[in-house]
Amino acid sequence: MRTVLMVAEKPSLAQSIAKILSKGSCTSRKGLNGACSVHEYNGNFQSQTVRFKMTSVCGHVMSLDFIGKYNNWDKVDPAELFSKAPTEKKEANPKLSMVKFLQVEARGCDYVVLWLDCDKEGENICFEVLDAIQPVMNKGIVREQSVFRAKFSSITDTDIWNAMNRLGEPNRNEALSVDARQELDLRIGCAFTRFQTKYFQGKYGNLDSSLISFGPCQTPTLGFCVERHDKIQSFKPETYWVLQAKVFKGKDTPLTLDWNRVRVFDREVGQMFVNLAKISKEAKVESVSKKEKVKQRPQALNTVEMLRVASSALGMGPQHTMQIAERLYTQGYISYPRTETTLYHENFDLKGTLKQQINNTIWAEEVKALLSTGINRPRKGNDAGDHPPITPMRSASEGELGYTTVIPWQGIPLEEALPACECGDTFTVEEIKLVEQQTSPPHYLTEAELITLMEKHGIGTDASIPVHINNICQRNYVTVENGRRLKPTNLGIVLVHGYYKIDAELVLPTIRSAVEKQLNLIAQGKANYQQVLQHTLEIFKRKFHYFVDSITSMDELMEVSFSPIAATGKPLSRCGKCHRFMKYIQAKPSRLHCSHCDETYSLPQNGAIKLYKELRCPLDDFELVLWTSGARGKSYPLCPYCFSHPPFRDMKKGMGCNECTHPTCQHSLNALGIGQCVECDSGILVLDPTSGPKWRMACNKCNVVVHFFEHAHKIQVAQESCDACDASLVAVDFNKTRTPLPDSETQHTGCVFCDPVFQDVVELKHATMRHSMHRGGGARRGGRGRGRGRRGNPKKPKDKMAALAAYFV
DNA sequence: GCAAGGTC
Repeated sequence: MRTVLMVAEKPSLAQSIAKILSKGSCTSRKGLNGACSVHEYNGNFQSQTVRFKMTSVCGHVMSLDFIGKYNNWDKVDPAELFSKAPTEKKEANPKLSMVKFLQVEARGCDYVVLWLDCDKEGENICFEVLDAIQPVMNKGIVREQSVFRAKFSSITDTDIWNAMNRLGEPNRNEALSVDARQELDLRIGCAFTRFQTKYFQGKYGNLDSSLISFGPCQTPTLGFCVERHDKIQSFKPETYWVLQAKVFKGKDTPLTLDWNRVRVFDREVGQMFVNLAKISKEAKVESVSKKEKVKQRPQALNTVEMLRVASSALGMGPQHTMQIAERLYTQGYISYPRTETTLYHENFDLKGTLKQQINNTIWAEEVKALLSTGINRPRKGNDAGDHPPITPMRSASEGELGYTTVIPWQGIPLEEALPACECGDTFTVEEIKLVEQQTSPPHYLTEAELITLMEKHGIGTDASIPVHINNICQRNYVTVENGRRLKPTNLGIVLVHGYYKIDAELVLPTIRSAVEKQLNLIAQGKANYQQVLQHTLEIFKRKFHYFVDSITSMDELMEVSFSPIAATGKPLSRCGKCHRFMKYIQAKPSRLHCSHCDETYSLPQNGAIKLYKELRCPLDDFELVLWTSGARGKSYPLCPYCFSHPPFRDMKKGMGCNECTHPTCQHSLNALGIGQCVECDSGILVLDPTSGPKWRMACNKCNVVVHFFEHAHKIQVAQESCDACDASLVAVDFNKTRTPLPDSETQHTGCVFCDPVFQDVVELKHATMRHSMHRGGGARRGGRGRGRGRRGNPKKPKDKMAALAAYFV
């Protein structure tokens, strides 16, 4: 029997489609990656009985990146990213081993039916799937079609069966348009981001963003926020006057009347009206009209609307909202939360959905009332053909979800109760006056307004809108204020104003739609993929060069808001080249700057830096600094120069002295390393020479910290190693009065792990210990208890002279 | 370290 492999875009869809096509008779199992399931059943295909295997991917299988060496920011000129740098497709999520999973399932299959989402991304994923599986599928009869594409517009029985009965072929052009988009986004985004970041980070010390990113979606998103900021800034309040009249009838409370002219901007004119009105002592009702306020029935809920409502009514950010929605979905409270559809299918069981809520503690009464009076269907929306609108699936109590507050739906506010009055009624005028007021500026953009703007201009998709908003927050371009209003920071404002000065297209919302127009030509087969790609890249390459040449225009704005790097920070340690003090810049990314040499040296992030006893690196004469993770945490010295310029072949960027393989320096791994880490495979426990009297050694790779020899006044790592476990011996020196050693000895040299004298006085412990290291007497496991291939492990050479020879190459 | 697009 022949086998048909069918692939959907996500596991949930594979399941629903399989259920429909197998009429509920399929068997299901988990795939090897744990994320995707395979649903199998027998059925009819191309006039034969076949085995169907329905499975899915998880979105894109592959993602685009530059080949490795072009990811080095120091060695690659960003301009090369426009054409010279080759790109490659990498597995989008290596943890899912999607390619392997697809191949295992496709091996021996005769046909494939692609059930990916019916949009351009889905079409692109079709070919990612084909690239993975075609090599392992059965070679079919020549000229017989083996690749099919199912086109469906909703997940209903009719639609899915229609799609199955009218299979077509995947659309190469649509897929290519996505390939082009990916390459454009990558090359343009990375080139601008790297250039801006390096340029401004090298000049200003207090930018407070470690990454100054640029992108065709995030930058216009920021642009919207700054546009509103500019409106607020340029707003000039105007004074206006309002006529206010208070009238009353009998003993009723006085009523304030609105002026049908609303306001005047001229005081004289206003005063004239007051004078005119003051002539009358009575106010007569001339006509009575009643207005009914109507709010449109809502449409069925899609993702973007959910994000808007969550932001404005619940005060939740889009990213957070999606996380919560995801959880509610997997727990069965709501239907699939990512959908563009705002229309319930004709035969959608609204009543059934409502009945699920009949015992809900909060809205049971409303539900019952609705069920007895009948439901008005939601206002007609749009069927995007992806998933049904977001729908509650079962009732939940407050306790189940743990939420604390429910914000009541924004209803129409009750109108002020007006006293009943009829035409001809008269009121006595109590007071008429002219009130001075001022026009007020608009507010900062709310998140909900921003989402609307993005949707309107086609910036991002329902799934990526939260990511873009999150990006501009994380990059410190905007902050979220009360009421989820987005206020641009100085950095955000300067960037946008800078783009406006140099090339406004870089920040206008049209940047995305203009490119998409070109991409659509590829999708429609009206333009050649390579030509469009090269043409668009060429345009942006020119924009990039112009931007680089004009960067001083943006710099002029930066200067106003930020301080030059040389004027930032405080003197800390001496430069090894000029021997003048370098300044420590604490703002992220923290670094050292030598204004005389005009060089910046990066430092470890997250932690504190201080001078280390004015000791110097023997290699480059830079003064060492001491990095500390915090009080009682890990600390080690590092050389600011070596940290960015690894001195030895086996060292990488970002290493401190505790990883330095210098053969003789007293601060190096060679001098202070004791033995292999008790937790990780690659780390060495290194003595922290600054930790006394609560002595510690810390792993130079992971977070393990081991406390030992409390109150010893001196600890030294000896040249010799332990015969049993190969760890370096440690010489400990105690004070006469406080020594815990037998026979009041003050000194002892031995192995921390094996020496019997130390066994009784040393208690090894560390924060994240999994195995007990307490030396409760008894022999150590096989003498080399920590042994994980310790012997023969060259990480800490026994023979230091041999190591020396190895390092001087 | 970078984009934006899928989805878990």
